[in-house]
Amino acid sequence: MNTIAGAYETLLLAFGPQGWWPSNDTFETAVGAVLTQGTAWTNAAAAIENLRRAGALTPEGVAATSEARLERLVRPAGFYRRKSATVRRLALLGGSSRDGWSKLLSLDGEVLRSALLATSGIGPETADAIVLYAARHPTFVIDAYTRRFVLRHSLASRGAGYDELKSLFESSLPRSAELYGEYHALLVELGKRYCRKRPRCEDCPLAGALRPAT
DNA sequence: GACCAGGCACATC
DNA sequence: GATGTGCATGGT
Repeated sequence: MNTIAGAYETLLLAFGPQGWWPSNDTFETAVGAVLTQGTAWTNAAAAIENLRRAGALTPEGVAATSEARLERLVRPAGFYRRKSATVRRLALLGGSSRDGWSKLLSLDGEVLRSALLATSGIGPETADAIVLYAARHPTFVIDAYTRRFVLRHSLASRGAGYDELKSLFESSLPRSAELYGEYHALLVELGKRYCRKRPRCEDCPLAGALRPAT
């Protein structure tokens, strides 16, 4: 078993299944991916609840909501001017209709990813989160925690970019959306618990299982 | 009051 | 192409 796959087994055993993503609604999941950018999930969840209560958690609902109102609903998630505009672009991407949105999500994974990346406000991490957790295509999400994990354990060079890290995980694991989704969530949990500014490597479940942090 | 949170776009060098 | 900065709220 390779190191990446081994770390997954260890983390799953230590933390248990994380159960991301919380919603079965694909549009809600995509909106959540945007709203949680650079923000704690609790803040994003508050904004999502605002949108739900306002009937603005569907492509049609977003289209029917004024700019000022959308900004106000999104505010708890921070960066509210940008994020409200991005949520509207997301709705527009599927023609602001439920059917259009479904068609968008049924596209080939790579095609969908490109369409998302061409949307202002959606970068590689958010695009991959939507492709993985909403469309359920196997694409690995690289975030700050993942990068920290890889560097701490010398699994890639410091200069490795997003795509390089993504390939590292995808080439080390069976191609499975469920596995990728669970692994990403586990790495976030690992980061939250042990890899913050003052790391607690001695208590980390990966201590001993991997090369020690440097 | 500082620091961080499930990033991205844009400017500058 | 690498690095820095603004965007903004809410919890610890």
